[in-house]
Amino acid sequence: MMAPREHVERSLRASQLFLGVESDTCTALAGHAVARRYKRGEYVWHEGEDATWMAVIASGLVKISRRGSGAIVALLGPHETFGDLAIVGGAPYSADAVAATRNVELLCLDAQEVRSAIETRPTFARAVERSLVAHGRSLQDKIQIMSAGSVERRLAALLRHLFDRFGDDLEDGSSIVPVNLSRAELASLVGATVETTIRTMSRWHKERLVSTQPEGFLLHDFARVVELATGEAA
Amino acid sequence: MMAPREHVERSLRASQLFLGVESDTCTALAGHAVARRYKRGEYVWHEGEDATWMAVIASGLVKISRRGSGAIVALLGPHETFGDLAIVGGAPYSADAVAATRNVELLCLDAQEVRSAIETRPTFARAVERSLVAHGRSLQDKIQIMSAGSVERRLAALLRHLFDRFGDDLEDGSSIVPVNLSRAELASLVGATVETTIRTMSRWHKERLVSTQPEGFLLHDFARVVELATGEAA
DNA sequence: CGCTGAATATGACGGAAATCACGCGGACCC
DNA sequence: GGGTCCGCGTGATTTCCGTCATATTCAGCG
Repeated sequence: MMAPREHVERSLRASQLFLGVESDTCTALAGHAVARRYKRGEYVWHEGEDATWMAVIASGLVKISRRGSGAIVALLGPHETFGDLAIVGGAPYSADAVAATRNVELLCLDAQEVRSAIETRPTFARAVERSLVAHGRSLQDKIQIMSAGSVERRLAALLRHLFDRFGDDLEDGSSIVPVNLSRAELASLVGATVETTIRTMSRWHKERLVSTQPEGFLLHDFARVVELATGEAA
Repeated sequence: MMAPREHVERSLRASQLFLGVESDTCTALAGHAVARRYKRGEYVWHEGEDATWMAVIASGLVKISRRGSGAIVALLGPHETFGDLAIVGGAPYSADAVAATRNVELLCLDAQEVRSAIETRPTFARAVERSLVAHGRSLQDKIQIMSAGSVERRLAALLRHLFDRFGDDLEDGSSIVPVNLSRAELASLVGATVETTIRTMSRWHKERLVSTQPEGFLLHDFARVVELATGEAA
């Protein structure tokens, strides 16, 4: 078993955020970082709370959702960060953050530490900027998905997107998206009801297009999914 | 008539971006800034082009839309910035930018200038970070709107949002949103067809809820709009 | 073991919204 | 002036999808 402190620092260095940040800055921030673990469904924080820290995902998935509409704003995976928006903006958290997989491990960075590191360590400031840009892009993607048209298209666009981010190709030509999302979560991600989502998924299941595995979604014909997402002929 | 250079610098200093940036930094960047004018419908740039500059809006509105779906990602007004995402991210523009009012005046900042200013001028770097955060928030708002439920709700949520950003109260208790958007643009903003948007708007017109003026939308009963947006009882 | 609750399915039904079609007025341009 | 084009408004029709209701399965638990 690795010493906890060493583990934290290794994970931090592997993250998007610390990519390209010089070594001593990493060490400095890692020195004050704390690792926390969450079980599926546990809240990391609630919308509206004061932003006292931000997080880097060491393992697992975290969903960011808005209280009012219940819409899932984003789904984040290992090496990604969240909470930076609130910290840099100096405002309360703008959305709930909830653990979306069985086990989630977060590396927590204190808000004040981060803010002062931004001031004193230029490469870290650049890194935070990159991370903000990444969030902007992912939100644009989300809007793209929700504007895709029918529920079928939106769901196909979502699977395509999830594959691009988390997916992997298998030997037999099919693709795996190792993300265990409930139908309700899928529904919320595409802005549809649970029932319609279930119907579409089970139709696709019968058509041997996708199947739901305990470890995620299996796309037997990814090209077809892309066709459905972009609205090509049947 | 003010000298052009002086005009540019004054406008820049008034923008969100340069809020809190020390005077000499403003002057330095203003020195290389260029003002450009666009007529409604003209493209500022196209998605996919290399990001060679960013813009601060001096007057008018600009809509940011994605090529694929045609969805309007954001609508920006005076003192706001765009293109910073592409420049900081070092990637091509991620969406089209189009003039959305009769006359739009932009102050153009060269990408290299901005990048080097970020490196050398900490307060400017902070300013860019704030601007990125602002974009993130506005994208979240947009997602919120699109997740609001029925077309009626989404439209009401949109009007509410536009009022919060650009609107003003009048003496007689009604509210004005000085934004001249076509029905087609409204439709694209809420992710609906032009026809249903028209139907909803004209029904509201008959109910004396909103009226479309040459200079924008007039909300005769803003409280009702908020009710419709949040789904209160009729 | 049966009980319970949650997630997943499926059917029936009605209403919402997309689609297709058309009329109307104003701007713009030969 | 008479064109055309474009933005707006409507009606009719079909399709989609949200709502309500009812299994079924399975995990957790006394």
